[in-house]
Amino acid sequence: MSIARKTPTIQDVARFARVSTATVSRALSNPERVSEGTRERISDAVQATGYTLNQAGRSLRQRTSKTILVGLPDIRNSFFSTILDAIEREAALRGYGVLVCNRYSGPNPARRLGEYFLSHRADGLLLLDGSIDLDQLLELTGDPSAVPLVVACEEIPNAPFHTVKTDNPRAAAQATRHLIDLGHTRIGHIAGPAGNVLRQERLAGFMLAMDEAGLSVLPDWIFPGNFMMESGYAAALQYLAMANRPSAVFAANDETAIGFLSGLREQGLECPRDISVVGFDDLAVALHYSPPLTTVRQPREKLGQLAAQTLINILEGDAEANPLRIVLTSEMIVRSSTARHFPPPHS
Amino acid sequence: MSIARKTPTIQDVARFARVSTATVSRALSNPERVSEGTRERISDAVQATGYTLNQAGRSLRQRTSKTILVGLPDIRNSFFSTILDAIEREAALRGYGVLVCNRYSGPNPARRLGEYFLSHRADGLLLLDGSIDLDQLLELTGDPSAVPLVVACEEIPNAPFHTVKTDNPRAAAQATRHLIDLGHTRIGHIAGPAGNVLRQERLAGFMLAMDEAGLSVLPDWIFPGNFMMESGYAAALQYLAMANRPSAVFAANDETAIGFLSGLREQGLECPRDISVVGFDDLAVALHYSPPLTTVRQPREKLGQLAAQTLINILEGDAEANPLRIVLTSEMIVRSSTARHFPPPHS
DNA sequence: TTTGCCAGTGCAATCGATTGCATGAGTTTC
DNA sequence: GAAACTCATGCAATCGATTGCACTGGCAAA
Repeated sequence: MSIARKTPTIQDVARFARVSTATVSRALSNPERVSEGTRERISDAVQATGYTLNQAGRSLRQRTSKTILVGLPDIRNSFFSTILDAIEREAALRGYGVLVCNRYSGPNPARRLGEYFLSHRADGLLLLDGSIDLDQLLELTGDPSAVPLVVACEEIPNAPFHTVKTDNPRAAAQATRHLIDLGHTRIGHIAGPAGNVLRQERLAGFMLAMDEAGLSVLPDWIFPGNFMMESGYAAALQYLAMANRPSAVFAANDETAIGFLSGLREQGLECPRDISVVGFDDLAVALHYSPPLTTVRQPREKLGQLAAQTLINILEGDAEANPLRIVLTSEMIVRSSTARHFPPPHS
Repeated sequence: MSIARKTPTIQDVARFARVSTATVSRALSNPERVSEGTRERISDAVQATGYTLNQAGRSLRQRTSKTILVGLPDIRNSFFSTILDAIEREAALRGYGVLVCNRYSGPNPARRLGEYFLSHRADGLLLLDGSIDLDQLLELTGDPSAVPLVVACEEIPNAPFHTVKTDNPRAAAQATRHLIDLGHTRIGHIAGPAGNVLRQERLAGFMLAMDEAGLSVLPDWIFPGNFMMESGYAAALQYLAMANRPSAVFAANDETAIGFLSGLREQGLECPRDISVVGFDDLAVALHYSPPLTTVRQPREKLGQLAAQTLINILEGDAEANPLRIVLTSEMIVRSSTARHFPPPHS
């Protein structure tokens, strides 16, 4: 009572309740296999001793750690951290711990992820990053189906993994159409980082909508970007130097849009008077930016929750019960960074 | 080679190298205790079998999980997620995994944190939240010194825990003085959430600076807030309804400042023409907000890194080698949300 | 009555790695 | 040349929980 010399074990409980450890174990994990009387004695003994399970012992025997690993490209981005929040909440509900592994640590990210499995620290992997080097990961873990893996938000092309994401091409097209409907005909796009699936999908949606409207896109209206504010800012400089500027820009995400707007503002351009801008994600700050950002809201909480559910379902055996691909739909949020375009008097 | 039926264990390595498991274990963790020849044979055997440590086995025997638990008040806030990033990086460097526990999950957050220890899933706790119910935590874990604990950013008052934080009162006073130096005499403050240490410290710094300058603060110039954008927005409404408005406001953090500015802008007030605003934290978005935010930069990466180092040092035995309190200094970042105040022609 | 079944429980092996103690061979010291 | 010591290694117990198998007693079916 005074000094807890060591934490009580299942042996202590067994001794107290005058049963074997086997019975205690069963009483705790399969109560119906134990008679009412002993069950109560054991439950009292647990109370009295203050017993808690030692997860290491269980893990060793059951070859299961009750832990999932979340691999992120950049946890500092609030887009990801909101999803992580949802994942953590869902995992906690189902009794799982969440280990995080942020990609920017260490020379070989795939190796770091793989080691968590090989060392039996995590049972499954939830990847929020499609750009991981899959070969390296598989080399470590062998057979792809040997690693319970769910990819969320992004996607690993041509790989048979469970995936939870939103319909990016459709949403991008919708965002673009919003600008077209406002009368814009010269529309640019700040793209995502090269090699990223989302870059392709959002760019494709943009091009499709433009094409369907019979509008053409000049090559230098596609600005390079990497989803970070700085790249939006750089795009602004590029934009300002152009002779033949678009009247609207669809940015691949909110951060880029914000960087872009800040660059424009620095040079005296005003949104939406001089240019309309659409973002993507609906970060918390989008509502409070000035001007409040027109954007596409991804159901981030739902995304994280479904991804965690899928992974845990797989871990608990209903692998085939889960759809291989879950695609959620996004929602267009119109605020004040976009406005009707009136063509200049004479053109 | 074809199908990895199960992961190789230390037994497999021992068999392959024709030594005992004891020798393998020693060769891997205390190479100098094994002769050169066997060391090489074992190293070859590890290669050949593809052995990796089973952490559960080691944890059980050593009573150590090589994992730290990070308790956060809200991971979605990029202030915290940046710190988490730094923590994760440092932990990875020292061979530790990082479990996250976001406070908003579950009815009893202290209990959830405590259970990670009792179940031996984590060796130490890094708390980014001073408002945790310490009694509940201690009730679970017994003696305070029994839980290796480091508190970062915030602080648990009157408790003898290792703490890593910044000098909030000083920085708040500095921010306030910046406004005073610009000629403002009527200055308001949007406070942090009730019960939070940071609220007290930043408020105290603000009051001190005002006092030192011989300026008084009307009661309704202290707006309630909770560090979130919405509370800043609400403060703006309150501000706009006032007859006798301050000409400058020091917000307890950047998010509040942003919410406040967005509320003002909605009603046509312009910053810094009509009002000067200072934030706190220097989030990434502060630089790209419009106007770019004058704020106080906390060394977040350093904070996270030092907190992780301190905790791991404690775990590895040099508890007393670490200073109990580490206080880092913040830096004033002047941008465009603050401007010189010219008193109205007749007052 | 006998046989068979079932529910409830215990025994003991097991998961994989670590480590105190013992052993044996070789080396140093007086 | 004997005692003392060092070095490299092996043996076997140990960490805590789970689980296949075996046992017991009671009850139902034959």
